Amino acid sequence: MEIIRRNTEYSIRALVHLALNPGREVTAAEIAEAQEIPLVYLQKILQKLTRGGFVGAQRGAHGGFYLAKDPEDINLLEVIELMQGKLAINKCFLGKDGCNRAPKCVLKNNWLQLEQRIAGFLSQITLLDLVEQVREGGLPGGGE
Amino acid sequence: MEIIRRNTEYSIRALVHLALNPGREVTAAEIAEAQEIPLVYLQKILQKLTRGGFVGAQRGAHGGFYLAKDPEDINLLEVIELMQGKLAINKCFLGKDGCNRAPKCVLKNNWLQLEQRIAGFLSQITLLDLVEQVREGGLPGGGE
DNA sequence: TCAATGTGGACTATAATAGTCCACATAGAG
DNA sequence: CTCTATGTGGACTATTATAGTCCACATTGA
Repeated sequence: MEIIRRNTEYSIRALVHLALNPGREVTAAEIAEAQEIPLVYLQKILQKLTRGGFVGAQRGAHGGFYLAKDPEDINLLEVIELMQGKLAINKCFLGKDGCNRAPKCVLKNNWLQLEQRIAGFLSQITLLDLVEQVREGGLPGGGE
Repeated sequence: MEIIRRNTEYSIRALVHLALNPGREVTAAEIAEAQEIPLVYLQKILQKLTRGGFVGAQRGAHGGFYLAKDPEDINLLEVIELMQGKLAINKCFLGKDGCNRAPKCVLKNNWLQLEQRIAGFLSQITLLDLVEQVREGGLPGGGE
């Protein structure tokens, strides 16, 4: 059972890398190398982050990516939800399956509480927090 | 993004059904009908619950399944982990991929905290709690 | 105009989940 | 002892999600 996909992990690493390199345009190739992410896959991820408004992109020679928001204004929940869809404990909460049991389902309330706790936790962690943790000695960062 | 699989949802419904019908052997067919679960799939699930020690099984005519533990001794975390494997925020925690970044990974600590919160929450909800919620008016229960 | 870069969409590969099938083992009823 | 109702086990298929690739194209700076 896995909650965070590789996809998302890559995104966060990419964002941290950008946050650590402010004021310039960083190429996908640079991020890919530093963060050990397959380049072509990373390009897709960066496209998604761009459309999601987290990063800006500049085409052409000397182009690249840069953070489009301040690190303290990006939290893990929104990145995760951009990359892998809305947080949901199970299908019931995605409105799929049209679960006819929902109206009286006792599990629903329990799942809802869990969902709120997870969302609460994730939304309190910002990119700035991660960057500070990196500066205190951690990776991703990557090859820094 | 989904945390609880259908698999697990079915298991919990089956366990609740058994808890609501103590003192007798309940056939897979009965559970399948009451809980709206494909019979042959449910059989697989019941086998897993049996091997996991949550239910007992009796073969032959008039055979069926019954809870092997008291409802207050079964919590959601153990059922979930039986059905879909150990709770893990991501692959790092499954020891897969041999993530060479792990030693300094700043995400790891954040994921670990989240994991502990989720596990703490789920392990506090017992089958007895669910049964009481059902008696107060919810489903699954199913056709009850 | 060329080279370095991002964009978009289609495509493939791999893995996980969901679900099915069938031969077999066991236990109770007659 | 045999028939029938039941659970068991394993192999199998189907469906979906994730991961990853490829290529033609757009843009920008030199």
